[in-house]
Amino acid sequence: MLPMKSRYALKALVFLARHQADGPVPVAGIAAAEAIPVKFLEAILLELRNSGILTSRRGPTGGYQLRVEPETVHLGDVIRNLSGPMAPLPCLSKTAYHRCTECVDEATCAVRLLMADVHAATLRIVDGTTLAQLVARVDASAVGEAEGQSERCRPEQGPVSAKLDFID
Amino acid sequence: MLPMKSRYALKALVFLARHQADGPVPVAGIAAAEAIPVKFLEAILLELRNSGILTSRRGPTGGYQLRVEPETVHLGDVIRNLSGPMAPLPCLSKTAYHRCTECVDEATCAVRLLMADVHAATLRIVDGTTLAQLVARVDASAVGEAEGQSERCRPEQGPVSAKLDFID
DNA sequence: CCCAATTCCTATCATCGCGATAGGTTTACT
DNA sequence: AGTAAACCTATCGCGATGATAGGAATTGGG
Ligand code: FES
Ligand code: FES
Repeated sequence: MLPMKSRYALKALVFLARHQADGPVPVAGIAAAEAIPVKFLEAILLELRNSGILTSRRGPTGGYQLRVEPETVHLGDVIRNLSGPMAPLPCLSKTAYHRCTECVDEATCAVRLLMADVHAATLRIVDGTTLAQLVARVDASAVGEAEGQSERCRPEQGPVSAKLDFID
Repeated sequence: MLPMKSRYALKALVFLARHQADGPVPVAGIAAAEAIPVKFLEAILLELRNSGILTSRRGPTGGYQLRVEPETVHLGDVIRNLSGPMAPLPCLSKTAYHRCTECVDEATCAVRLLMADVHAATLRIVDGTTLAQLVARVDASAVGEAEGQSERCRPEQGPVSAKLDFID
């Protein structure tokens, strides 16, 4: 499960990307628009600021603002900064690596072999998607919805096994 | 993080696939070989038996055994049976779906849009891999290791971005 | 210059899932 | 009978998570 911290952060960033022109946006505004607990969001945005993605200004007319262009914000970095590495196994994390005590040989570990692929696939998506791309996809899906077309229903590039597409 | 329950289960299944010819294998044997807490593994194998992929026999010369062929065991089902759905969001699970209270519109939710891809990629791997394939890969990687060759280092099918391959 | 709005900081809390253990009951082979 | 194993139920410690409380520091508007 993706932690709430990361979920809220992504929502807030999408919101801020949309309101880039409006100058600084106060936390309360974002929290109200996205139904996020104010004090919780406060802490999240603070972390995002300390990690360099956001700028803040205090006092009246203050608030948060994107520091960099949405095209340069990789969503994987957002999740990592807030919720730590997303490796499904300790032995698969670069920054927080530590040996799996239960495994005799890391090189021939079946679990590791399987999850390495999962992890790589996940990273290819979250690190390969920028905030700008995400905003664009939301817009596209909103349009597609109005036209009765989902952007995920592409007949080409079929699933590995027909019955395995989107099980759970 | 993949729960211990699932990690142990996968290890035990690989072990059982390897010892298919030996007849029933007692829990203590598997636990010793794979360094798994005996009582914990006991509960795990019991669940796997109740889900239909293992057979058990009691008394002396008893133990656990694969009920079906390793080619028909989809690893995703193993993980699901033991640790529940692996959807990264409540709204992405088929069997345990429930609406995200924090999200106004599911169709235009950025978080959902992003994680849907992650989830699909994960499912394509774990449900597209069978126990037999996993055992084969372990063997292949063991050979590759002896030859100084890792099976994951394929120059073709390059990563989306060069610096994004295997970050964390 | 004072007030209010806002970020910023620290501490604390309740809950829950997870990994694991304990202690037994039942089955079945020799 | 005796023993080895599966089977069952209950419980426990622990840490992470999501959230709240209460205030301190900063800054613009009147
Ligand atoms: S799971 Fe990390 S080495 Fe086996
Ligand atoms: S995260 Fe599920 S609808 Fe937004």
